Amino acid sequence: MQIQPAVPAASFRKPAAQMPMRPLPRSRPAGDVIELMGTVMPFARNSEIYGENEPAEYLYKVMSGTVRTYKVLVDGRRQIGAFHVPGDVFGFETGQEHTFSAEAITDCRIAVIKRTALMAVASRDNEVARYMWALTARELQRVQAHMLLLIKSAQERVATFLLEMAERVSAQGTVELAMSRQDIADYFGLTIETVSRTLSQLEKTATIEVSSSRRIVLRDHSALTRLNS
Amino acid sequence: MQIQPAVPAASFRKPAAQMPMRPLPRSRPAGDVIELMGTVMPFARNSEIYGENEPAEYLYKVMSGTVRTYKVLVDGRRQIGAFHVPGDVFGFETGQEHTFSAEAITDCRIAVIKRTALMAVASRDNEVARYMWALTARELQRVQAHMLLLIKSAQERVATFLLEMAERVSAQGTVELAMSRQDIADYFGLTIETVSRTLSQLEKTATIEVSSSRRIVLRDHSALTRLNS
DNA sequence: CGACCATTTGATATGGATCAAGCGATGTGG
DNA sequence: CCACATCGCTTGATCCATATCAAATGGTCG
Repeated sequence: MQIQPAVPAASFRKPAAQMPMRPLPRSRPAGDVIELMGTVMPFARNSEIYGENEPAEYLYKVMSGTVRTYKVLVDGRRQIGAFHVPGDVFGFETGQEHTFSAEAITDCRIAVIKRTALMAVASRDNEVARYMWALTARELQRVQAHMLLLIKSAQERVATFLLEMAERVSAQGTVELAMSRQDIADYFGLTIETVSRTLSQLEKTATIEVSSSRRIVLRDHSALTRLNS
Repeated sequence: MQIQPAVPAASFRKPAAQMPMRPLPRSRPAGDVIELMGTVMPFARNSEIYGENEPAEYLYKVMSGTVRTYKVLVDGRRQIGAFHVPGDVFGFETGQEHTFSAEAITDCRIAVIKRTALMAVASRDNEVARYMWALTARELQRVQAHMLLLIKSAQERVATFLLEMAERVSAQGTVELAMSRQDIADYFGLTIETVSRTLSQLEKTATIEVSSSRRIVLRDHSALTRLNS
């Protein structure tokens, strides 16, 4: 699989300014505002969607595929801030710049909308404004929960991760992981070896079944929940 | 010093509903809205300001003293979410309930305002609404930064803590800590022993001077910044 | 088939936790 | 005013979970 995007990433990063902006139909829920007003664009696997410190001009919503946001620390380690799956909105910053970078983990289709356009709607439409605020608040809760995870054991982190992914992208108890062991490790501040060993250990106790490295069957949901504690 | 609040905490937790609400003068900055519209109340050292899962009826602003917010995990460990010093607003929740508990670390004076009253103002006053949103966003950034800290070494965590406290409450490079070693440990997911040893170690390298356990002089600011990295 | 990359597994090292003891400041009762 | 208990903190010894270093395995693609 190619590292290169199917078409040059640069052409995606700056949608034409004259991109047509449909007005938001009043009858739709506020949460649909982004795909309704924005443009859906493809991103190839491993292509950059935006970089840390770039001006945060756009807001993004995953239509298909999986996205990671991350920061590279001074010591060279990479910390993944979040995985985003279809339905998730990301790239929402309050400052003028992105505080994380974003990359497509798999080929993706992503709805993109200009921040200024959305803010203009929000200033007129109270429902949209409240939706935007709710997005910030939900993100805050997600980060708080993740913070609590980081002081727990490797088993607890991995168990919680599996449950979370199961909730978001599973079909009958089987989780298809879009991300590599390295991605998972960087999400939890662990090493790939520890992630791998933890999965093996969970398999030995019949809690999960690693049918292939990216396909995991949750055999004992309650045991995972207990670890999650 | 007493553990008991100077007056029963319960009387503080539910300000009288008929508490007079002054209208917000249009000429003041939005950030002053809380002390202008709210009531300042005293809280004794170690008294509870609100508890996890209680309905989030009020919003709080520290006028004097220091506050900790925390969660007690199922395994009994306590995770401190934040320390709040004068000027900080806290207790801001998006759901209907507090997700953390809050306690006064020292005797405090705290401005309290009813959430509904503030929201009413926000719906009329765009500037106040934006201020509320900005508070949520700033909190998100703070938690993200803290999350990044939790994957670093004990030295880095403590160094960052000292720099942060210096910025917030120092007088010429001397930090007066309101909180105990246990509070600091629970803030970083460390043990008191590790916090104590790390401080001793920083003192041995002449980076800081622990003139008394709660009074710390930052001798080599740039060395701390380097650790912070 | 052979190269490459992701993953697993093994051996060893280490940072921070745990268990334990000592120390200094503060407060209390005799 | 002193003897002593208490509490917060420091320091020492040992343990353990995870990191690090190293090698083997397996899957994918040319």
